[in-house]
Amino acid sequence: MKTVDKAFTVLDQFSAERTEVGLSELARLADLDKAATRRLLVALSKHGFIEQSAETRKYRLGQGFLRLARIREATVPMAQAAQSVVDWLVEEVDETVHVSVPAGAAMSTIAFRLPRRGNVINLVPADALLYHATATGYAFMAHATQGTLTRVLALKREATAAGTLTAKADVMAKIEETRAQGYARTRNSFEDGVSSVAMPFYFDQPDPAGAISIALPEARMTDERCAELLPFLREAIARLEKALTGGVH
Amino acid sequence: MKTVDKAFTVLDQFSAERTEVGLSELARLADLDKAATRRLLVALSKHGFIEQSAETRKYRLGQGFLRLARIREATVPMAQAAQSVVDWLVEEVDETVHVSVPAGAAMSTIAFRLPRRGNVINLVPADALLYHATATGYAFMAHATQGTLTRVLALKREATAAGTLTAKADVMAKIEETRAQGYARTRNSFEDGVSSVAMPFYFDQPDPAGAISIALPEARMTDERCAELLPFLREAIARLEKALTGGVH
DNA sequence: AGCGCCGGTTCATTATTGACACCACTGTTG
DNA sequence: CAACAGTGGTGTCAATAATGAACCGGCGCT
Repeated sequence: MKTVDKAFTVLDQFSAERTEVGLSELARLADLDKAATRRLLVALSKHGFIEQSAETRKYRLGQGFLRLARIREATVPMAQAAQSVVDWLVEEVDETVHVSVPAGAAMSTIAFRLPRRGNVINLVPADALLYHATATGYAFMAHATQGTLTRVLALKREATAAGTLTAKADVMAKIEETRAQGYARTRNSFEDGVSSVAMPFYFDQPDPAGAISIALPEARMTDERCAELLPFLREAIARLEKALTGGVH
Repeated sequence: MKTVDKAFTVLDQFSAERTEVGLSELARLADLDKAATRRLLVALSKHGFIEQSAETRKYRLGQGFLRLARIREATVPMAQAAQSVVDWLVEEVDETVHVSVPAGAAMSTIAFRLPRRGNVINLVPADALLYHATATGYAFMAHATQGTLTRVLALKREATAAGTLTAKADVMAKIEETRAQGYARTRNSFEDGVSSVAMPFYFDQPDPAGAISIALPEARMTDERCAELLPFLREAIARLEKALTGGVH
């Protein structure tokens, strides 16, 4: 199904930072022929998944995704369940919490909340979280099936902060460490000054469905603090998995 | 791009009422070969837009749509803008209000709210609203471009209540009436006992982007009441269009 | 005028696809 | 028990659909 792959390659070029793209640029980004790209865009727009701006002639994602997203959420109310668990966990640990799920070439946040205090970690939802640069990513990779892990490790890795691991051997070692201790912990990996702990949660698949992460300023993240956070993280995982399996069927 | 059409034909079989479907049934619903259906499902699942239940082997929509829906909403915050206009309009008219947009074979609700009073019209969001059975649908059709209208009129029309129009001539007459008076008004069309008035709103396209509708029990819908509602509906349209064009760029 | 880029289109070439038979398995029926 | 009607899933190959280099006409810049 090469055509379907190409259609999604085109759709994958859109992001919260690049919401509207012209034909030539889109073809370049997706590494496709311009004619093929246009054919795909026309086909997608016929179904409401792509719109073309009347004034700039650029293309953007269409309304159709809202509808399918609502149906998906009616099927598995993951965003909803995740948000309620996040709300609980933020109260308990008084730090920023987010839940992210694998989404193609990166992970994407489906729920988050900041604590009511001054010095906190902020994050932009709908931003892509790189597997090799986030605790969430390591939590996922460490428990993913072989095939999934291979696919993820084949992706390009760039450094986003001083502590980002990019060499495959380093990433593998970090995955091993994560697997051994049962949780992922990163420092200055996604962004300087940010520390995170994360654990994966499961739903109906051999791969983790995603991960819950607590993010805090590096200065506050001692071994003691980490040990305090872990039981809450575990409890949050249990609550989320319960909500997901209990709520459906 | 027949392949893309087929992929979306498969995706279109999922709805809030039918969230999980098996391979054979899906092939039957989409009127595709089982082998082709499976190839499509495998391709879609590779990108996270379809998942397969581990226990029932049935297929369901995947997480991917949440991500794209978030990006879409970051591009054009229509759901958000619609909700705030709905909130305002409900306060003013004290009746159920919803905003719906065309979504393939029907319209789908992106924002709604019930008033704080006893006898009101309820509605299930993510439910499909048929073009020929709702004020929203007539508001859209009456101002749609020729091509769009032809496509919509080619769809199957079934009656859902005593007053539903199904014959093409009747529907055309209703469209003419709607166009002439500048708003759509229905009685017992979607469901017995429900009356609605609706007007279309635009964003960046020749076709209306959707419609805002006020729904109330038939008994309350007199000509006087309708005349009262219209100015508020017009104001709501203006607010929504302003939010959409003002908010972007 | 000349250049470089844009969105969009054409059509001979080539790769994907559709249809169908088929497998293994499960649950039901007489 | 055997026959049957479902299910999910696979392999084959002629028929069909996607492909992409070259090409438009237009716009903005020098």
